[in-house]
Amino acid sequence: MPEGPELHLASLYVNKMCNGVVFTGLVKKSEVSKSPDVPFTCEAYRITAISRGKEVKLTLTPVKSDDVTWDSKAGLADQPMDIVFRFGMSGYFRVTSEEELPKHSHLRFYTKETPCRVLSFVDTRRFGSWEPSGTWQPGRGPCIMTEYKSFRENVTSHLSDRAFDRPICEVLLNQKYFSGIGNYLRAEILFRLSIPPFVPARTVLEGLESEDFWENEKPVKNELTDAKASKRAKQKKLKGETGDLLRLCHTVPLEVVSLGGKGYDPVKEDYSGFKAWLQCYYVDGMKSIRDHNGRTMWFKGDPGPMVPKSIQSASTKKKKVVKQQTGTKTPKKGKDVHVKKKASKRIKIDVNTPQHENKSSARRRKGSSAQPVDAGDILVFCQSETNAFVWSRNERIFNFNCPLCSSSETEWKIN
DNA sequence: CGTCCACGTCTAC
DNA sequence: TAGACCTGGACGG
Repeated sequence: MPEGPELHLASLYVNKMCNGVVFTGLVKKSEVSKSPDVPFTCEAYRITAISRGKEVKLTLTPVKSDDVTWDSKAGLADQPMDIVFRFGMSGYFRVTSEEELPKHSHLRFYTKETPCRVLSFVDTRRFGSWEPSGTWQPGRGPCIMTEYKSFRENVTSHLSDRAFDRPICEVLLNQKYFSGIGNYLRAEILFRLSIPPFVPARTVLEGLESEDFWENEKPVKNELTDAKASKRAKQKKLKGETGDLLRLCHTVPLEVVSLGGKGYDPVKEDYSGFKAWLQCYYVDGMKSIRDHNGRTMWFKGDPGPMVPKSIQSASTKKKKVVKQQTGTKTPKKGKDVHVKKKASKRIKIDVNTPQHENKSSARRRKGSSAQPVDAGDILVFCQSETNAFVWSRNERIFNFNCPLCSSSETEWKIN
């Protein structure tokens, strides 16, 4: 599941499934989990979710009881509790019947229905975690998707930080500045702009302004000054209308959200839409190298000057670092987890074709048939704060405020 | 069967 | 900056 878009999709899923549902009793943890118990027991409570970067916060809110005093004496919750989740490599939420609990369901919330249903936090590898009465983890920066403006300012105002001495591909995984970016997103984002992954981050970022000139294509209230307008025109000319690196850190993840489904999840059927969306990560013909932390960086073309030299490196295992410097790379064997069995045939074709041509067009075709989050759901941007959410048509779409900045419906734009 | 790989942190030398 | 923390799918022998 787990980069920013998957966490955001998870929060949308919880809100959709739990809308109007009353939960009851204990919050149950699996035997094997090492995360803390959740000391929350309540006769009747509701669950809502919100995401920020690579965290999801569930809020358990007791439904008004007739006798609050009795409740608290009985050890039942009368106040809301937040639980903050991190998903590790494999976390997600799922609602099922009690009989169909997913394998590796590690935290469970029971509805008050008969028969009851269960909201599970499922996490195969158990790298995920939760914190009862938790807060957003300090040190993680503003969310690339839901707090774009402050994300952008946080980066542009801290470029002197030594963190930016590193190659851009490694800095993109630093959650202090790029809260929500993960391994596939860094590849996709740098690929779109043809930025070599191992270029010093500061070099890439220092030209960028705290203000985003791509925002508000047709500014309504704030007229651009002449100077700004010409700067913007110049930049757009350079980057071909797509926006700069920081803007793509916002818009590329939002593309994944708008694809719907579950995002990155090779096991599920709805993975095909996501796979078709990928242009670089794990794509046949692309190159890959282990970065200084042992994470596989997928890219095309020049790796850049800060490419790890020490052939060995990083990872737990001592594997070769440079897998293919010679152009079109065929993802190795076990590597091609995603393509499943047709891999070998496809590899041959791709290697011998001017690659990108075919791939991306094939991709786009498939991508266009990607599922929406839910039929009728709409990706909505808040113009005043540049927040973005997917909103369900079933939820009074034309009558709401931005959860983060409270701008009214008139300031929203439907994408 | 064994090896390698995976969407991410953490923490101990 | 190595490991540690985990499970399981793909692939090679």
